[in-house]
Amino acid sequence: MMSDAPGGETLLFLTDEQLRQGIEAMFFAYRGFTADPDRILAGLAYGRAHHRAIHFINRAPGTTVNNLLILLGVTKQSLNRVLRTLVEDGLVQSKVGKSDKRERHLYLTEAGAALERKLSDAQRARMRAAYRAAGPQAVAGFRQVLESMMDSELRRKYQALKESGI
Amino acid sequence: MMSDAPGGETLLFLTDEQLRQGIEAMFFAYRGFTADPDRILAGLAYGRAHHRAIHFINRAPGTTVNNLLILLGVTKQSLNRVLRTLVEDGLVQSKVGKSDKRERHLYLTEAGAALERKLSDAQRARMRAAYRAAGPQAVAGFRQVLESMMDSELRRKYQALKESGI
DNA sequence: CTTGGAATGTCAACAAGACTGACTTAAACT
DNA sequence: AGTTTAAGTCAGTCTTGTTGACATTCCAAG
Repeated sequence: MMSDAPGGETLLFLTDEQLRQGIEAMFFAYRGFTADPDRILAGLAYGRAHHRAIHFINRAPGTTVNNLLILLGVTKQSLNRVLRTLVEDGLVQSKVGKSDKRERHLYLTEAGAALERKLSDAQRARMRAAYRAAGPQAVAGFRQVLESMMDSELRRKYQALKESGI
Repeated sequence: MMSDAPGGETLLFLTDEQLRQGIEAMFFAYRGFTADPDRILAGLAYGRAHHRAIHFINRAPGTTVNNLLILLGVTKQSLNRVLRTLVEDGLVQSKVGKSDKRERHLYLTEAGAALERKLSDAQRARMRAAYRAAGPQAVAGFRQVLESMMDSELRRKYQALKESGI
């Protein structure tokens, strides 16, 4: 029955074994994905949570705490601990909202932006190498599958970010 | 500039913005990837660590503790805490090695296999939906990029598992 | 205008799950 | 006999998640 010549529209593709391999690939790849930033952060007193916060503040400067915690999928208390250390260490600046004084708008300082660059350079280097090795067509497929795997609400947030970055 | 007709061999593909989107896609997709098993586990007294152990014991029955902790990328102390509860609760059986009596070989009990099925059914359902939505060609690309993203040692382990499962 | 509810953010205490380091036991290797 | 290896344990720490309680601010209904 010609299971899987690439491009063929076959259902046999979806055996449990194929799916299991996809699951394991996702697990192992995520380890690689976080390995480089983790190594950098281990030297400083920060962890993955700090990285994520810095990433999204860089990505959406002026975002509010509430916005950020939805994006990150953690409670406000959990995020707050991370933000507090970042503010204390002068990597993030928190400004009281002008129209709504309950809100805090978040920005990276110069030092924060520098760390962001260092972390994302490392992560992008790995992503770039993987993209190069796999080729443009594979990359398109990679992105398609990942998007389909997201929860719908997060997919919306993701799309919004994507468009904001051009 | 005609960036990316699929199939074209273009280097412009690898702008920082494209890479950043890949990074964010990976982050959001991983959340979806773990969401369903996490919901199931929250009801029981288990977490993601238990899921991972159960998954790989199912995948490679008779594996040793040492093998498993390399696969999972955790210390033996960390793994031991998880294994102890699983053995106590009768989900995992630990047998002394026949040829080398220092080793413990790990197997799922019937109850353990039942939980494994429940968890992996949920996870596979999401993977299957994503695969269906994206199509076979995208899936091939997805797998290629993920493999390229792994650390080389883990890629070896992953390939070995893949072949063991046919 | 005031009051009460909703939204936003902070502080405190706790739990899961990772880590290191030191140590024991048993078996295998040399 | 002495060393190395596999597994397990105990103790202590760190990161990062959780709930619960609380303060501040905004807004809308009485």
